[in-house]
Amino acid sequence: MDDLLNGDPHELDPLERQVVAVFVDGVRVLGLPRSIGEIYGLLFISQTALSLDDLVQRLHISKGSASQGLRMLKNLGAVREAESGTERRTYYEPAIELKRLAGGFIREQVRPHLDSGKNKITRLAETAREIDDPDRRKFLSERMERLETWMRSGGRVLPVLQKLLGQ
Amino acid sequence: MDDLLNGDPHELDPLERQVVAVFVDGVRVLGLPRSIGEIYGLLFISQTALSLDDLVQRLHISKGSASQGLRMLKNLGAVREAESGTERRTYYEPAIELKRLAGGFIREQVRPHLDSGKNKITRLAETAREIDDPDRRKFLSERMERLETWMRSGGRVLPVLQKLLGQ
DNA sequence: TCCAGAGTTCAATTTAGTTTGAACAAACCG
DNA sequence: CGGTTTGTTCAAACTAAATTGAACTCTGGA
Repeated sequence: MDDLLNGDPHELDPLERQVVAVFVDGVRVLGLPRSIGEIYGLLFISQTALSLDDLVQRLHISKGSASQGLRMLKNLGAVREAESGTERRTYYEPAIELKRLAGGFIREQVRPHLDSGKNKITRLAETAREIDDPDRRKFLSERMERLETWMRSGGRVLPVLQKLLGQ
Repeated sequence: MDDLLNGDPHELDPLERQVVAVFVDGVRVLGLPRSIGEIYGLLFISQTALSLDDLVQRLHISKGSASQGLRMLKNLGAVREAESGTERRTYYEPAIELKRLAGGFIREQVRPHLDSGKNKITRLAETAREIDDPDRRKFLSERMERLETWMRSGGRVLPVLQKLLGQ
């Protein structure tokens, strides 16, 4: 207890805990690990940039988790390194523009799956066209056509999404 | 081996296996369990409606999985019960309109989270307004305002999404 | 060159979430 | 009724994924 006035800075206060919990929930919906939500959430309500060690101590997570979590968040464009004057240690700040967050998520988590899905389906459609039984071939080709339409819709929707979230 | 001509109907042929795999991948992106993808995938490439027992035998999953999976798919509006004349057993067909699938997913999996998030954040914003330190209060209120803006954006985007996918 | 601090890596562990299967309920029929 | 078939439930087992922490690399002084 070296700071009785402000409380132990290593513990989250109730408001901080609740905000972090909201982000933990949020990222679970997106299929990202809980630590990502904790880290981003704490950065989001911190007035100053935080170091990896700050995150480890305040969230009670391991250095490994913090390191991996920060890497993913950087890849998503959700955190960036703050300008730290002469310090060797790097400090992190959250990106808080929804456009940027959505864009990173779409680029890193959605597009790759969409693209690989498109490829697989294109190949399946070719296979379907070579089936002997005409009845079965017709049916499967229709279904594959349907899948291709879905993928095209998906591809068209993403840019619109980004545009709508971008303000 | 009671059907040498068409192969054992209990085993998926290679094309079927690949299509099922595509759906298994697809639902994982959406954060749904693998069995959901298997079941929907098999229904999607089946020319006839299938019973729970068909799914159990062809996918080698348990009755429990098939039952739970079908329930979730029904809730999502992704499968419906086929008109089965006099039969007691019920047969299932996939819904293949993207509008319906996306609508069900949004209604069941997205909206509830969005709404509960909105509520939590509204309450947090109130708490933030009662903070003593003016500097901290201002900062947190801004951040909460930002969160509320995100939620509003999310709420506005969903109907657009549905509209775009609805044809 | 050696040391100390910062950050990364990855095998082992833990946890969260899915699947199983046995027991149960419900519907139909002789 | 009793028996058979169909489908549901849920605690226990299992699996996939996240987290840990010890060993490592890298960098910047002294």
